[in-house]
Amino acid sequence: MTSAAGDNAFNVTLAVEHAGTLTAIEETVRAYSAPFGYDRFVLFSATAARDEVVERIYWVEGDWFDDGECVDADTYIRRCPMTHHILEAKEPFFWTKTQGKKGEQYRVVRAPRGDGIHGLQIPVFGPLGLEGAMSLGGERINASSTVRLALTLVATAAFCAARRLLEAPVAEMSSQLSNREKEVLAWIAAGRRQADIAATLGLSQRTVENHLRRIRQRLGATTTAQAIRIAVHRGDIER
Amino acid sequence: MTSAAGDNAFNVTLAVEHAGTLTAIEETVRAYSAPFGYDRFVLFSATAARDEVVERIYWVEGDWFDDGECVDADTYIRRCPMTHHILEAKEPFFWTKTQGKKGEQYRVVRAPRGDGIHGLQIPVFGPLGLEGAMSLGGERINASSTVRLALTLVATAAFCAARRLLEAPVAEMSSQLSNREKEVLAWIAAGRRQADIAATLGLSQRTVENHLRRIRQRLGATTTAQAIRIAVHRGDIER
DNA sequence: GTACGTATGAGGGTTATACCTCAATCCGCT
DNA sequence: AGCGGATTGAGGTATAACCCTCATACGTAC
Repeated sequence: MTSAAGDNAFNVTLAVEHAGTLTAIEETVRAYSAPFGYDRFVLFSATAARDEVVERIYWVEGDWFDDGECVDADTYIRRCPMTHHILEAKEPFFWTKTQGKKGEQYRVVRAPRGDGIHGLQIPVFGPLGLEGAMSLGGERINASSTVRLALTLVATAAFCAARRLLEAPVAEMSSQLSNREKEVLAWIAAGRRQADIAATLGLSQRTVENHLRRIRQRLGATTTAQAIRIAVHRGDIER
Repeated sequence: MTSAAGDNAFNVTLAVEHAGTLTAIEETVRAYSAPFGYDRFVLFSATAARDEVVERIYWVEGDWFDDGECVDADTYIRRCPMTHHILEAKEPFFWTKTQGKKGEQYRVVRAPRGDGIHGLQIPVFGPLGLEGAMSLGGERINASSTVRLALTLVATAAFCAARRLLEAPVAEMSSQLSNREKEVLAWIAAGRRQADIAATLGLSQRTVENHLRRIRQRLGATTTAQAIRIAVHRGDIER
């Protein structure tokens, strides 16, 4: 069984990568994970730059809240506290829902057991951190390390494939900063304000503003502060 | 002569460090540099965070513009373009003023020669970059490497001593960030806005704002962007 | 007990930055 | 010639950050 999970995972992952429709992705993942007890799925794009972690839900399926009903996207977002836990996660984690004195509680666990819903949450990271996640749930799930690794492979491929299919291709922009852009960003990192940089360089403040916008786009940063951290990391500006 | 410059420099530097008044600093520096042809002086605190480099002039003396008059502080600031060059300087540099077709021009040179005023500009750097500078000028100056090094020693000590004497002591605040402060700054560096961080941490936005102010004070930063660069450099947050 | 530092919160207000979108010029390359 | 990228600039507007100052509560050390 464990050997089958590992052997087959690569084929499944490749199949997902080459899937031509979201439906094909769903079917492939569903078929692969069903033998391990997973019959609930949610796949979404995410970002750490906003408090609402979930940007877009690509796929949600199954009775997630054990109330006999398949859940819709909005309900899932509002009710599942495990989603929020992704902000602190560095790797996939199992969670379990227990019925305690204070009502239902979700906990991160190593080995989910007992009645109720359990799940595996798999964050997908990219160059700028969190990009998305997949969550798989069930009542009697195989939570072995092999299955965890296999599902991580498959889920990551599913996320990337879904994103490829569903997100409009963004016109490629070079991520390489021009010399002028580096210069402007270095001044910002030195504590200068836009107006002062403009005066120093003999530009309009609007130009400095536009350079910074361009810089953020190139680096995929939400804020200029983030852009500085990224640029330092890449060696574009000095620490 | 060169050996005398080097041997005596340390004594002079120590004397400057222990000087009890700005007058004593001036007298010591003046006496030391006169044999090398320097008879014009300006000592000032500076910052790279503003386009007006000069923050405060501690000492200005001599006929800086060769018009037979000792210059006052405001005139020096307005007329000397070499001051601005400090923003790009990483080390002390000699400059010379030439009379060209377009009027008088200042140039950075390795060996000042010819008629007119020459000088040595010595930036003083600290943990956050440029903190001040001293400029020494004359018409026939000794621009040897030994004198340059010696004067750098003395001038740096002069700047620090003058600052100690003239700037009001600021109540010492620990520069060590608290855990909460590090946490808040890490979120900023990850691209989160203050309002979002507040929601994530369960605080008021005003509290986040206050943490950031505290962070900037501790790190001696003018802007939050600068604080991020400093914190990355110090290892307080991850790159 | 007192003093200090951290954490939290805010009144009242100003400044700076950022968003969306458009545009022109110059240069290098095909 | 056309095209793309870098550089520069902006209209109109909204959002976010920041400033100065004040305050309370809690924990720790002396």
